Amino acid sequence: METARKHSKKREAILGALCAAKDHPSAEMLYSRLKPQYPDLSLGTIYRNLAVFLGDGDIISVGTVAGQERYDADTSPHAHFICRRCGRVLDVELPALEDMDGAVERATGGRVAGHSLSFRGECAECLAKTAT
Amino acid sequence: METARKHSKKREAILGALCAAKDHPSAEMLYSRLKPQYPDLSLGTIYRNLAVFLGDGDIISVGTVAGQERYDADTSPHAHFICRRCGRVLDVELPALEDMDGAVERATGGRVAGHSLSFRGECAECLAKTAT
DNA sequence: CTCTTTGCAAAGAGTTTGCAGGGTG
DNA sequence: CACCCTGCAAACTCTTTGCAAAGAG
Repeated sequence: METARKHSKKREAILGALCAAKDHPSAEMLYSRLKPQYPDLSLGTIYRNLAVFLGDGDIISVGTVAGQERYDADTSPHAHFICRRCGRVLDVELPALEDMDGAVERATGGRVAGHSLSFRGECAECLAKTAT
Repeated sequence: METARKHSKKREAILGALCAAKDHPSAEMLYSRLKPQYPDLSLGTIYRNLAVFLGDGDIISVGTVAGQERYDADTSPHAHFICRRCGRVLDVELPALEDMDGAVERATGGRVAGHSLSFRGECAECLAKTAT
């Protein structure tokens, strides 16, 4: 069997922090965010629990940004905007993403479990900083 | 200044191999593919040149698959299908991707340089292997 | 001849894993 | 009380970097 998951405060805290966060944090971001409240928290625990969540489909990976994997507790189909200047990851509402999985299944003959759509560029704030 | 690029056989070979490849290879895949023909080729050179190509927009990154970054010399907007079982990366033709960048720019107020759309799942071949 | 490119190997960064002890049901 | 979960630290993997030698224009 996989995981006969027991309850755990740390795990709860990690998932909670991920749900509360809107910035699609990385493992280390979660770590430094939880460390004050759980001084004996270990990075390994973060990684281990993230792997569990991923396996159970409770969270998704947004992809690797600047070498660090970023996670999202919102598993509904939605796109992301990744600012290549500040590394911020924003949610993007975009319709017409619903039927794509089915369309791709028909086109490839495979089975689609999900998709990830991300846009790269500079966010509004970073643009403002550069504007003349 | 950036790169006052000179000509280089190795570089030409790397880009050539990437253009010829249809499997969106990683740095190491390119390395083992070119090594026979260029016995004194070094992995560092692969990485260095990939970084140059990326910077110049000659290639794009498909994302990180199983811990390794994968590259594509086809910079036109198109989607990818990543098989989570065999790690294969396939091209997916999908219309209606053209105008998305503009739509996202209007929605976020940022500037979009490009996007990446990838589907995860099992490819047809892997499904066939499992089929009863 | 000058400046770019490369090989090699060491350094870095992020992530994973083993083990002994603590927590949960 | 049995099994899961955690801290700690070492191990791993992929990628980056420094330096001296080789290559291109």
